[in-house]
Amino acid sequence: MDQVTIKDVAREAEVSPSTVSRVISDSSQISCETKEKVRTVMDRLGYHPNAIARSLVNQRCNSIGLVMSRPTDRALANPFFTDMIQGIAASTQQENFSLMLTSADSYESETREALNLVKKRQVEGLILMASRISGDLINTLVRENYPFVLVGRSREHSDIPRVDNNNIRAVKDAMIKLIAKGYSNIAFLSGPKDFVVCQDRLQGYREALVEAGLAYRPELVSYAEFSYEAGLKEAHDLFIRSRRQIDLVFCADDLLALGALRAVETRGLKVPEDIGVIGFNDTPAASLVNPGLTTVRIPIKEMGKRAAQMLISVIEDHNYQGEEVIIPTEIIWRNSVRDDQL
Amino acid sequence: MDQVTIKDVAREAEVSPSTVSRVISDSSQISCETKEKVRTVMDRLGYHPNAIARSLVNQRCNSIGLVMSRPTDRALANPFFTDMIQGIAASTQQENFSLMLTSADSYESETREALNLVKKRQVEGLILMASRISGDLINTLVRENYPFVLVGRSREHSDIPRVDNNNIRAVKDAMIKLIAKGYSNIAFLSGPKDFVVCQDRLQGYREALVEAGLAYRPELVSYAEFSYEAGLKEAHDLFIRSRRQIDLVFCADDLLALGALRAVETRGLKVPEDIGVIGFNDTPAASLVNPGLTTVRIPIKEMGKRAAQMLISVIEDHNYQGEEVIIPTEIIWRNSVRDDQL
DNA sequence: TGCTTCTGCTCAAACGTTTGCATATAGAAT
DNA sequence: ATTCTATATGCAAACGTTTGAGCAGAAGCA
Repeated sequence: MDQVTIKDVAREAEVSPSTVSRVISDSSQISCETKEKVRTVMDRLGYHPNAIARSLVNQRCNSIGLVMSRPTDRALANPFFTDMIQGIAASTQQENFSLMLTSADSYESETREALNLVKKRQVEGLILMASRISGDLINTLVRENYPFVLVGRSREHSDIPRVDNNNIRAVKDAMIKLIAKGYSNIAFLSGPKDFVVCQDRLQGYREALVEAGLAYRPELVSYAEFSYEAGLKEAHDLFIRSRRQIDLVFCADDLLALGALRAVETRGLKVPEDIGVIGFNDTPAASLVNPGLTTVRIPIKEMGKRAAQMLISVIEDHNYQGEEVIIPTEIIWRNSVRDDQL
Repeated sequence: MDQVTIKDVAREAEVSPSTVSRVISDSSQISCETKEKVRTVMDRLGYHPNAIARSLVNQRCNSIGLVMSRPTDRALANPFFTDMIQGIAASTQQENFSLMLTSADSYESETREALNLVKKRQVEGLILMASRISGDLINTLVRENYPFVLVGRSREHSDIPRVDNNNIRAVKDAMIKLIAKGYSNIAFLSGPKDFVVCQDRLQGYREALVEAGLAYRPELVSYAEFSYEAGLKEAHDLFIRSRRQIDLVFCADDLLALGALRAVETRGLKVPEDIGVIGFNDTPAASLVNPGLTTVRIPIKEMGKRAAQMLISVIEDHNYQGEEVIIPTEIIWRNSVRDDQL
């Protein structure tokens, strides 16, 4: 339990602490015999260099921070977060960095916690989930020159290091394929209006419509929280508002889509024969329901990996400012949309 | 970006660094005027005490570590982990501790990473997911007196600080209620044999059988990985092996139960009319499927909170050794078992 | 032999805090 | 006036490392 220090090793090996330090860093200034002697002593005493002392002199703590705000993680579907963390952890591990996690229960405290972390020098940089990050945080980080990378996109800022998928493109591409399958009365079930991802996905929907020469009908668009219940309710509303002239519901999230699926079912209609449903994210549940939910998969873990890598590069390479990385998405065709060319 | 140090503040406020330090800790030795003067300067310069320097002199880093091994998180259902982390983060936040996360892709590296973390003094203690933790890790931690708490139970060790639910009891209680509902040919679909949780749940199953005067029939017990697909396959096997003389499948995990649900369905049978299914964990998907899955809910987030609290107490209070906390479970009745007293 | 160069090590300062002890000032008690 | 106590502050060491500069001793070369 009591810490073995470099001095203990030095005394025991009959060398100076500096020599031990140079043995640790495998410096060429030290002879092989000395190295061996010192290493033996280190093993015998069970010496582990104190990370904190190291950080202090190196002015480098080799760790990055991830702030998860309670509002965000309630909003985002659960699996998103796990995958994200796993990706980030994989990269940090590989690069010999540590990952610090803080939670916050409001947006203000999120900002406070995040700034605190970097200002106290407890982490060297931050990964921010951009879904609804306050512009202020980003402004401050930019102004004071703290390394950070966004996962997602900030409405107010461009030219910020980030990794993201192209939500506009993803929805637009999917829409075009669906239209080619014969769908023409397509509703859009969006998440909360103030999420950038939702705005982008909606825009992809609109762009596809104009490209296909179809009319954009505002009454076919609905907004809801990212939840099963909200999806259920809004889908019903949509059916009523549109007087059933819908043949497909494009949902901005799988949870919404799962709700929509159920809504269709409770109205005595069949998916995909009567109405198609498509989601976003490829939640585990998407493959468990019947019919299987067709959805746009985004490689979340991969995004986490890339984000952490980029952040670490920005930290270590002073000439590298970070970049914008767009990760491709993939449509997972299951049985909630018609497969045939009607 | 450049760090403002205590010396900068001292110079600017025309006092010594020690005075500034005492202002930070709000020492009664410092006069009110001085305090005010110093605080003004701190604000003006945007001073934040360097956490690392503090840690070094205090010999306290105020952070705890959580090791998530890839094998464990693949095995455990995803939501489990998110909830756990959230609970832990909530407590650490509240107690002004930081949470360090490491991942590992094998059990050996998990042990290595965990030990490294405490030996480098990067964290003051560890939270271990006990599902399959190596006995060696625990032995070492005990021997070298590093604070830690288990979530779950270790087969080889008793009298170790931990928070857990009573899996034996939970299954036994559920079984007794199910038997009272008229079920008598109950199969048990377990997770991997070497998980303590699985052994415990199976034991609960057996104890309930003997208590009810029912025979334990080994051919009604099956083992599978914690996955939907495995559940599907093993449930089918179970039906074949038992020549359909089953009226209920008790699953050690919701994913297995979801598979079993589907297996029943593809055999043209109805849940719960022909065969009942019950799961464990109350995964989000459990409420989304049709029929809704009856399951045993364990308050995972709560367990995380308690574990972190206990660990911090052990760290801060040298007289407190930790204890065994058992969190009660709850059966969530949905529609995958018959409700009537047949 | 005397000078330079190289090798292998040690010394001491530095990183940014905290804290026990010393000290200066002021007012009170003698 | 002198001593005492209380109050407010400063000094310097310590925490466990790293690292530039310095310094012996050996080897190389004239």
